Amino acid sequence: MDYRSTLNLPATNFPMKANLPVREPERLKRWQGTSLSDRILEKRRGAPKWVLHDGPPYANGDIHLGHALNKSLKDILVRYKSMKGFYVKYVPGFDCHGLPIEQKALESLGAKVKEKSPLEIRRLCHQFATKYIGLQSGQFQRLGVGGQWKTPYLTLDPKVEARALRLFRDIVAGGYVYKGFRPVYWDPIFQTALAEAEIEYEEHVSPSIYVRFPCLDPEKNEVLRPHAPINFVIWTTTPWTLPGNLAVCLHPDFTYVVAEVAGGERVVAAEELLQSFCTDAKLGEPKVLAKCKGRDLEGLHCSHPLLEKQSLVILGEHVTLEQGTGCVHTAPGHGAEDFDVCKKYGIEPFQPVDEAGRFTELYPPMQGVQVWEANQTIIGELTARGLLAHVGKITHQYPYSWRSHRPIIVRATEQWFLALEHKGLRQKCLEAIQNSVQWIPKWGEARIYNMVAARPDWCLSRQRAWGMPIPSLHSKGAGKSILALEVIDRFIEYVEKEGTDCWYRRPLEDFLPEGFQCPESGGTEFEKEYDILDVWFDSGATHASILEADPDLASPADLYLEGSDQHRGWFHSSLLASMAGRGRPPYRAVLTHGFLLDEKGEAMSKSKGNVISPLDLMKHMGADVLRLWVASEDYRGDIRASKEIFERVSEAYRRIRNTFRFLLGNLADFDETRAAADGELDEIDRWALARLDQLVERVGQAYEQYEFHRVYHLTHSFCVEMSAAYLDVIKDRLYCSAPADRTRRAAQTAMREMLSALARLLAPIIPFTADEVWEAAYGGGESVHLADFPAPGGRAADEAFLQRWERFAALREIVARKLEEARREKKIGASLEAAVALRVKTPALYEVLALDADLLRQLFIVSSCKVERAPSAAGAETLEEQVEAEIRLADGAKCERCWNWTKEVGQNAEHPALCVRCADVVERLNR
RNA sequence: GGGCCCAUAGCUCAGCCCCGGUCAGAGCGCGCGCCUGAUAAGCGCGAGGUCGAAGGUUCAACUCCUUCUGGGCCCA
Repeated sequence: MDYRSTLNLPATNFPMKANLPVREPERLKRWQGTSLSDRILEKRRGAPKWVLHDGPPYANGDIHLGHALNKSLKDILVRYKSMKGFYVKYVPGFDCHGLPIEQKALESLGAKVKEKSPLEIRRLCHQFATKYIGLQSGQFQRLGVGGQWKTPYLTLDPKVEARALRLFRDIVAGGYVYKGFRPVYWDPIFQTALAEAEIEYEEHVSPSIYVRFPCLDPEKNEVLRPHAPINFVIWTTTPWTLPGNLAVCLHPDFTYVVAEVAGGERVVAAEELLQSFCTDAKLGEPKVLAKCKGRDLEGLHCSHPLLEKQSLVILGEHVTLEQGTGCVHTAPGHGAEDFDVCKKYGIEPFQPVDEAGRFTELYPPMQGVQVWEANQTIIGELTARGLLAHVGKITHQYPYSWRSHRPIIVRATEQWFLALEHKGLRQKCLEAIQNSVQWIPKWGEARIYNMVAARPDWCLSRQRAWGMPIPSLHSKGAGKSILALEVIDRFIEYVEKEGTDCWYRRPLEDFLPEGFQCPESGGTEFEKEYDILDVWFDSGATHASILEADPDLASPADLYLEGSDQHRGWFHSSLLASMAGRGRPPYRAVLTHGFLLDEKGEAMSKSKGNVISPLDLMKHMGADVLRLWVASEDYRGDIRASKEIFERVSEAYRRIRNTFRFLLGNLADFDETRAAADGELDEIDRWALARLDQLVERVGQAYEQYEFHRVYHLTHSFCVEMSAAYLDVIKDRLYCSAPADRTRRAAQTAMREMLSALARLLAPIIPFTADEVWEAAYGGGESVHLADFPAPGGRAADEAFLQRWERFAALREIVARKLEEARREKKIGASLEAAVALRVKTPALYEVLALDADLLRQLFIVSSCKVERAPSAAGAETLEEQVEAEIRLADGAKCERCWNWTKEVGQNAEHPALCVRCADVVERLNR
């Protein structure tokens, strides 16, 4: 007779094969259709707010794996905090203005660019941004990221622009904004100033030249006088900046020497660099004639190498002994440090290069020539004048524009700046960094602190079309730019209604209050200026434009969460804007993650061809596997991604999924009304629940500490442990008992708790699968994402109980090894064919174990287990030394139903192939 | 070149930080085997690490210090 049908085998529709690429989008549609995100919010209305402010990604293409990582981490937290009972409204944002989009728009225009007005270009940019916002929004939602996707925040939204501009107005009102002539990074292709964040360094071959600066007045200096004539020698890799030279800078504390080199020439150079410089410049073996400190040479004059000017010998702490001669060519129009040091000497910058990188009439010999092309000519000119000591080539890192991918130049221009020293802003920022913000990991503090401490004033203006105009006016009377609060206010009024296009569209008069006069000259003739704000201001202002504007949000936010590059980027700009405009930081805590690396630990880049697309991953493995990977990695350091890693994560996913499936299958005929009371649970059920309680406790802590990789390892290991130790052991009860048998219901009760807790513990990480499980377990009612996060404590066990079970686990290993031995000797196959004898060599231990013989039999999944006394072994300490396991073939016969071996088989005449228990169950089923 | 960070089995992580001292642990993968009532599953056993390298402190270092190497982010 076939007794299989009398068994309670698992039954579930929950498929083993996840088929996530197909099933996730279906579930997503249902979530969207039923406004799940809104319902989650509704459920927590009135609860304490928890605000995670989304750093807006730049909307200019498909999302990449870094986006997926960042948004997954945010979503995990948002879901976790919601389940913990907080009111968490997640408003995703998009950064819409800026050069990358403008560039794309211009590319599409081709040669017609020149015919287009700023308004037309802006309209195109708007279209591009809108297109990519839609694209990215869909991709993020596909990832399972919940939130206000119907109403994301856009930095191009007129309301958002108006609020950002109001913050700008407050900063202007605070007196922080000034117009200055300063060297800035300049992209000659796009003809705009660049922020530090818009620069990347690339390998670049530059000329490496040594140039003589003949000293004009050596007789004024005691050290030089006896050795005249003397040349200061400078080293530079940018010959084109030589027309802008106004000084030669020495370090006050370095030792400089007068040395005689090849041809009897006498030069000045830093002592430490003399040898290397003479070797490099092929000047032979130098002979030192005199020595002095840099400060002794201050104030001497050299002749300018190219113009009828003089170059002053000055001192600066920034001079180093790394390369060159220790005498630094200084062109205040072409370098920030040069500018600063010259300022101390009252030297005004000389800047003969126009916005396209061509020389102007200020350097007539090369007017109209591109600086890069000018290099060679200048070298020729120097040679002709006998000033070139040596020319070579050098390959080094040189700043490139992140958009034009061409080398940039540094040129002094008129720009709007945010003054870091005004009202002690820098100091206030530094104090806020140390005292008011929690940095996670903690080293982020030192990182951003050093950056803020060292950064120059923030260059706020750009000469572009796609951004928020700075409503400054050129006052004809004063002959300069003015930024008037009244004008800004008027501008904002229009922006609110019409967007920032109004600056281009409306006549100047619209922005001028009645009787407006230039505060400097009293004049009334103005022209609009068309610089725009650095996009970093747009995003740096979102604490005001977004958080302050929505009563469901708040500023400061509880958390900003971005990659560690944002210490220089968004965290930085947000901090400065908020400190200047509001006097407080925009966030309470800042969490950073590392960067993606490939399997070799190298950065991912298109050029290396090692990029992995999140869209491909979702298409082939599903969002949950991708998210499980995110959770599995300790994101505080670098994050690895490779084929093998995703294969490993997929394995883990399958293990978790199968555990859910097994639980569901065995709970098919169970509901809460059939749950066993605590007193009815077997000891092993209580053990399993105690382990579950531990898991809940530890996972909760891990979430609280943002250590999602611990959540992953903890839950995955729990599934593994339970599969092997608990779920395997209780199969006999589950399958073979009568369906309503109390011990079976007890096991199901434990499994139900396990299922419920596990699904909720994992819901933030694998939202699709957890929800699928929840639906399979409880029907199509509430989503798991509306449930509360499990709380520990309900089934906590005392130490003695846990220790008792640790010993059982150790015994299980001992027995398992012996069973394996018996298997190898072909004595047994399945463990139920075995009978175990535990020979215990310690009387005390024997007394304890003897009482648990039947429990051990179950744990070992064998047909019988005897605990016997053995001659005591001296000095036996480990369990292994105290207990010896013997394996024999079990007595009796195999029950055809439960496969246990017992002498009872055959006692029931009706069911001669069954053991007593099974015969009994079958008879009752038949009744 | 500067600031900050990372470096433990093939892979992902524990342990290390603020208290140095059991044969450095887990899971996955891998090898071998069992089961065929979780079956494109489940169970068991096993093999994998001179804890990036070199010095130093110490009776004793994966754990503390220094230097170096490789890698990352941000700058120059």
